[in-house]
Amino acid sequence: MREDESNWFTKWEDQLPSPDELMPLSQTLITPHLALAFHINSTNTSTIPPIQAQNSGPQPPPLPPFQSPNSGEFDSSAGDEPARTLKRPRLVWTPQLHKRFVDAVAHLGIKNAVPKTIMQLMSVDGLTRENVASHLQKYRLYLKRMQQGNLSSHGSSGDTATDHLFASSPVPAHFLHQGRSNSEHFVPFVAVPVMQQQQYQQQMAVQYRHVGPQFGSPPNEQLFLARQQQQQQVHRMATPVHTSVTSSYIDDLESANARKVLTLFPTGND
DNA sequence: CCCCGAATAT
DNA sequence: AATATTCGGG
Repeated sequence: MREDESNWFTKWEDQLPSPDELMPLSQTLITPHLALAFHINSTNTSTIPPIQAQNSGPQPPPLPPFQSPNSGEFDSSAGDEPARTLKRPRLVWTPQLHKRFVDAVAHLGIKNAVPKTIMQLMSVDGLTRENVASHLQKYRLYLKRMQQGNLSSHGSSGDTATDHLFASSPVPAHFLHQGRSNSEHFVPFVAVPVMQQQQYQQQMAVQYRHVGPQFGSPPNEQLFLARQQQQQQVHRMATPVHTSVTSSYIDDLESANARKVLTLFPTGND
């Protein structure tokens, strides 16, 4: 049955957004101000440099993804710049990002799907626990509305913009059951690709929208900040290996008590 | 103290 | 409407 493992993985992998899908959104509309703020060479907006890899001197340029002055997670590491005084732009949940989210939740099972864990699984650079928590809250409401008011797809309040985003990624079947974690679909082990602290710069482009200070600015200012670093190759460590694969990261996630995860996304859409 | 989740706020 | 931030528990 190891084949199953490699199989689902392959499927999952296929669904990952391709660079082609992400690129277009990530390459434009970065104002000089933002570019400066995020240490992006503004003189080169056409080709965002890989944020600089390393070396070149005693220079710890781990490029603070995005800082939150109150988060205080990774600060005081020295080498930080005026980036600390910046407020994070509002995160925009793209379908790709949301898919990533759903995948993570699906893997964890509703039970273990809490903000922190989800965030870790997603391993999207710059994504905070708060971001996930907020999204999760809304997603749960969506699921709830789904369970009851299902059907009637043309009443009055049927499809909001919200639903569309959520609809972009099929909801795994077990999400709709309220019952409990049926010991129905359990998978021995799920080796999760892509996972590691914010060390890994994921190819996933995070889309941001910069909201105007407060006035005068029309809703037109949607800047898409993206960081597409092509250093580490995401996913790929999961081969039909029979053991070690599940060690390191699973260890981290499962440390609590879960030795198994719900089945993956039975979704084949899109 | 960390973190979740609901309630609010922007 | 979409995200963020606050706030009361555990």
